[in-house]
Amino acid sequence: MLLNDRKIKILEAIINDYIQTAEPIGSRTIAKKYGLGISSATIRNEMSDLEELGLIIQPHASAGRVPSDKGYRLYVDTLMRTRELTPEEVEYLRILIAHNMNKIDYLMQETAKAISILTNYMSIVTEPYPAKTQIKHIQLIPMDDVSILMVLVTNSKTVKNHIIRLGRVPSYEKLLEFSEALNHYLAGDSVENIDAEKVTKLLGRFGEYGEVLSAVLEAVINSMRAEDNVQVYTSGVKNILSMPEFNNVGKAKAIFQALEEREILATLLGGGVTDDVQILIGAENDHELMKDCSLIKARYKLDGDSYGHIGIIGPTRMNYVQVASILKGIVKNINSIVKALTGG
Amino acid sequence: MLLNDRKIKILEAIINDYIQTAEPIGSRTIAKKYGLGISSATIRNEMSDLEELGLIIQPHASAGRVPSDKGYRLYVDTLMRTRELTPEEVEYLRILIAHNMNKIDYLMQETAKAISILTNYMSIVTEPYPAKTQIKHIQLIPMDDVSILMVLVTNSKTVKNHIIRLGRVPSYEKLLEFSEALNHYLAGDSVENIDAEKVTKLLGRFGEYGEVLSAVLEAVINSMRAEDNVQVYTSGVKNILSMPEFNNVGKAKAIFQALEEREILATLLGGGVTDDVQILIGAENDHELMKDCSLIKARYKLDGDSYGHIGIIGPTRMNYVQVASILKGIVKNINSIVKALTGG
DNA sequence: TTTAGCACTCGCTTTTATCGAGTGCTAACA
DNA sequence: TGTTAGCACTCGATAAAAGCGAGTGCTAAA
Repeated sequence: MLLNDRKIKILEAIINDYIQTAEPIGSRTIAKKYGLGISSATIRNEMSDLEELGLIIQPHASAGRVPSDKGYRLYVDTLMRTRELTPEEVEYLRILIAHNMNKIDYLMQETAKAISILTNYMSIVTEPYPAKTQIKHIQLIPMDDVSILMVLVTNSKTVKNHIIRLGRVPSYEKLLEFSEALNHYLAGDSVENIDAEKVTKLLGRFGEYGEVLSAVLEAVINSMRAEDNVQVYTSGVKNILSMPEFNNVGKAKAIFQALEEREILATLLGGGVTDDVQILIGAENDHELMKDCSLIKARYKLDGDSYGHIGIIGPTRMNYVQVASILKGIVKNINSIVKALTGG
Repeated sequence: MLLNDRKIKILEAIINDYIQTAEPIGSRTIAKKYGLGISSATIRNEMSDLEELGLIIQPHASAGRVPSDKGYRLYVDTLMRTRELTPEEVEYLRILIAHNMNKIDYLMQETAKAISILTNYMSIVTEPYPAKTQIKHIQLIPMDDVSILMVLVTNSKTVKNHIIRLGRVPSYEKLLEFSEALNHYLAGDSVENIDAEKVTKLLGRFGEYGEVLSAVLEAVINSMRAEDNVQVYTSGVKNILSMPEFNNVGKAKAIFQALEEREILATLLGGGVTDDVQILIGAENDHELMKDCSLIKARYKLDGDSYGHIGIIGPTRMNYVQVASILKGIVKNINSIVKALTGG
């Protein structure tokens, strides 16, 4: 069956209307609201075809039609056009993100908040995955009698604090010496590049403090290890409750349960390797609970090879054009925003 | 009207039953379930008195009785007895909190999570308020061409990262020199003790870098400033949806909205100056949205004078004995748990 | 003072009735 | 051959009516 121009127009009308109203659309509504110049009877015939093609669904016999996942898929793949953010919007974004800038740990949290404010959906943002991130600076700082603090600055501007417990803590001077040696040997490396040779060299130099050194190295590797224990920030969770599709508390609760688990969020976001914005509609998501939701995600890149993920969760009925546009704009601009904020 | 022993027993029965079932209790239920040795008719008479005293309420004419805020208040003030945590429970707590210990920033988050797991309510935990906290160590670390990272370790084991933008960044050696001077003059001080004299001394020593120094001092003061911008961690938000009283999404949404605002949470927790566990029942809370909720809060203390707050939010129908016992146990033990974890 | 008995209340659930948006089909029309 | 007006039909949603039953308050007897 041919998907002619008229069918496409009708499908678009149904999707756009449903995104707005969350109500099934009838043929008469389309005829009246969208001036296609054809009668409701003709539209009925076309709708019947669209349903046969699996693009729309009739929730029950005496109701209008609703887009199916497949319908959204077609729409997303071939019909919708994202738009560029205007300079004003980018500036607004910058302001939102910059809001608390001198607390570096808030950066991603603010980004998540900005997205949920802009889209009215729930957003998920991961820290940059540190696997390929380079070590920029390591500093050991005394904490108390039995532990020291390792501060690790990466070239993607993230800061990691890691407490290391030791039997006995070296003197401050010794810690400084350590720090310098570590920087000398490790700065510019990603965690993948810390090999036996380097470790041996370091061990040679600090033989008497071998125990300390290996604890520190372990901490470094731990802090920089890949995707599994990266921080995940969410924002706008409350927006989920505003969606008519979660009007019954049971469903909402199930989703909330899932979204409070760091691992589930990480899994949802992970796996996407392309650089473009990816859209997963309803059942296309791995997670059963997400079958009424869509996820729009993208990879953002900061300086160097470091990158993280941003995702936006809404109902399948979400405003794909708006959200995809915003997300595209964010991943395009985030690096320069962060750069401008932190300098360098 | 006298509140004799029998009335109290009946009130207790009503409260305990209602905490469990969330259903209004009738006289017959009490007669059957709680062997008070009197008939339902007698209980009815007593209940009528209790209602007149404002301790219980009849939601509508043909329903059983439900405790009023005043009833809970009486219960909480004079009837209930909290219990000590068993060593096993303390140990369990320790394990929950310790779970991610070498990431210091997770400590309070883990504490919040532990509480929500133990109580099945929502928990709120603030960082220690830094006002009276002492500076233990300051370290300046180069970040990039235009900014440096200040790491501040306090005697309550918290670590603060603060990025400082500068026109030009001093050399690493210079930063070390700075750090040492700062430590020399400021270590052991709380932010209140940084006075003009100290600043002048420092300025004298680093005249040529006056600009840098004042930026750093500003950052220190900023990081240590009082209660207003302290981190607040929450956990178990999903538990709110499990409560029958939030079965309608509108109410749940209102609460969620409020609980996503850091400031509101901070205000809720703040203001309690006593050292004991405080219980605010229903409308006793300032916030309109909380009128169906109770808040149980307490102040915890870490080493030195630093302290923070822990709160637990549940329905007015919450299990006060359990929650108050757990909270008491936590604030009693948290200092030693943290100490054991970080050493010193 | 306590309790059995009973009439009464009123929210909740179930049943029945009504409404109307939307469909599919048919037949006429361009 | 494609389009449209007309119409019977479907079925969820809403409203109205009926019945149920937990719980009460009151009375009178123990």
